[in-house]
Amino acid sequence: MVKISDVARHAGVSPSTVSYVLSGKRSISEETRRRVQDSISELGYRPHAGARALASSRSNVLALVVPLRTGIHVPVVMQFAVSVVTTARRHDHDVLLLTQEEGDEGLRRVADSALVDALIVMDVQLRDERLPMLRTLDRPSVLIGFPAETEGLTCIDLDFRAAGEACLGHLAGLGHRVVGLIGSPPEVYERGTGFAERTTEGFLAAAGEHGVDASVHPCEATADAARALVERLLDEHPDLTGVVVHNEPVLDAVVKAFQAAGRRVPEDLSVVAICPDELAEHAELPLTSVAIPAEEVGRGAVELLMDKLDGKDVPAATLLPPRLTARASTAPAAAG
Amino acid sequence: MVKISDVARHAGVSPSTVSYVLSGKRSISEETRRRVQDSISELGYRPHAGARALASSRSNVLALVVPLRTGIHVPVVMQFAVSVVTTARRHDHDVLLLTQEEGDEGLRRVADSALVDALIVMDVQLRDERLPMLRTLDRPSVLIGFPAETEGLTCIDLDFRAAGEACLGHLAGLGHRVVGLIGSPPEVYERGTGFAERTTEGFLAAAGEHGVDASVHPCEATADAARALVERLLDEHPDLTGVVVHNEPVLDAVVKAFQAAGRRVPEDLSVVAICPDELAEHAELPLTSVAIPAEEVGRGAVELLMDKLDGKDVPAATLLPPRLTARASTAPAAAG
DNA sequence: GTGAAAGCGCTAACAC
DNA sequence: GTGTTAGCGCTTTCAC
Repeated sequence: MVKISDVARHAGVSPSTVSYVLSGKRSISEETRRRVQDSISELGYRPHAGARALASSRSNVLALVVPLRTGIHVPVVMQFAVSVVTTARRHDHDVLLLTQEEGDEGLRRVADSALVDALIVMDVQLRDERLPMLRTLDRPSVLIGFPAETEGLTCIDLDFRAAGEACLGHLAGLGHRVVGLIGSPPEVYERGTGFAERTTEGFLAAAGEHGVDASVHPCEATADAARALVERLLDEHPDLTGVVVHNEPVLDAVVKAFQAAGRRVPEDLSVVAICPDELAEHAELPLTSVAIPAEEVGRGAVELLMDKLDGKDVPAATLLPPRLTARASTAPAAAG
Repeated sequence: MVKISDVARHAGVSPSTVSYVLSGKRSISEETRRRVQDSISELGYRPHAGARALASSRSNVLALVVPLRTGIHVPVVMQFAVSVVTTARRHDHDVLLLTQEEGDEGLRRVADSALVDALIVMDVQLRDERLPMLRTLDRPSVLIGFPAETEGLTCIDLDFRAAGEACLGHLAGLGHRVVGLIGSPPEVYERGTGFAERTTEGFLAAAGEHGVDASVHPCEATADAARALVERLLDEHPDLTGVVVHNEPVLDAVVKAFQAAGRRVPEDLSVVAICPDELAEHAELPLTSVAIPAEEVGRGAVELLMDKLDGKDVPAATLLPPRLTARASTAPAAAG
């Protein structure tokens, strides 16, 4: 293994000079820098990560905790993860992958052992059991999602409340007066996942403002459940003309079920989805949707963390504004 | 930060004794062990990962390189990743997440800097550009998937050849004489992804043996492409009575398209899928399938790596036998 | 602008 | 069965 002293000898300088060339923490003459860099590439030198972490008390590694639960859309999790890794690399950091399963003890383990400098936690519940741990850890963290109490934390996510409002606003603007929200599976609500509740709040609040008749319906992530729910919905609300679907796996099934029930989309019934853009674009009938900006959230989380590691102040809450794209699944309500 | 010398002082022993209690690398009296362990938990001591890596030249971290390409089924990638992380943790290791994007240079970076002890590489191509790097690296690696030339490598995967054979064998056993394979998107074949070719080989070889008329058809991962392909298939092979589908995203669309074309499944047409069991089970019509054993492959990869790190010899190739589960999508061919 | 040297916290040889 | 101690390879003060 080639070490910093080998490089120093080869370049005819001291080890500290090599270190400073690498870190840029003090000025180096152009001539010296060049010689050192030539030696580095000639010898194929790579600083030993452990030695560096020990001496500098920085590992340049971030922890990313991914969820493993039912009711969350896996591809979105991967998008987050890839975005986090890519952004971290741009900041010269690596990413350690942890699963939810490790719990708060796992967070303490990687933080206290100095394996990681900072943590990103996905799929945060309203009263997440990991929050006390995150607050007492001496390392910065960023949550993707919002717990009930954000005191002392840094959170980032799509503004789901605004997303719910935007969906309802779009339908209301098209003249729809009776609409429904087909939401996440019941367990997502039961365990108090912020995004589901917040979407509902925004949806209902906007319905109140617009004088729209609105109802909310959790839905299991199966086609059967979707069909049953659509039937019930049409039964209970025969004059329904619009729905918002916040449940990726059943998007297709919902549209199909309405069609099977004799409702043309969008002529008789408008559908707005809250889902990743690719899903909405590539649906059989391209869907009007509010995007889940996984890439931006992941990138934003890393950038907040980098700022915190640099000792900068960052906002406690970062809410990304919803972006609604009108596609083929919504149309003005038939004159009634 | 509490360090090993703090624990030693607190327990009235030397630092090395604490170290040996932790590593179990020499025998310790019961009495001493207890005192040390009490001190550890009382003080909340965690060994510093960097210091440990520096002194022992073991980081206890594995690299996992995940694919980012089109034509691969994202949930399966997540299953691999979770299985790798879970198994690694059982062996007291953590997992560093790398993306394909980093290329072979990324592999060298984490290996040469001693950030990781070993590497797992997913989605290996037949002539993968990272192979030369992996061969020269001084750290062990395991590939998920098989390149054309496995000399000097350790590989593990489902035995796709046997899977192709099993699917055809199942259909042939039911009396089907004209069958098709609906495969991965064309780009998967073009870039020489081993699993797609191997499935095809097994499928065709078994067809030869059973005297079955078989054809192979790559298919884009969209419902439209699936519909078009099914129409063409029925046009060119009007007496087709069985298909194997090795393309997760279009499973549903394929079944629907056959039904739309007036073929009842399984009465007129049998369908065998190669896909994760959950997908086959939860399809609208539960599908006879050969499982993609993501969990076993991930676990196996980590265990091979642990053996290699322990200096044990491991088989160069590990092929997991296919497991076919008959469900509602296959039936005997109508007497013809 | 550069060098010398003191650690960073741990492991493992060596000694008893 | 336990203690002493010399590194592991780097960063960073202190000195010039």
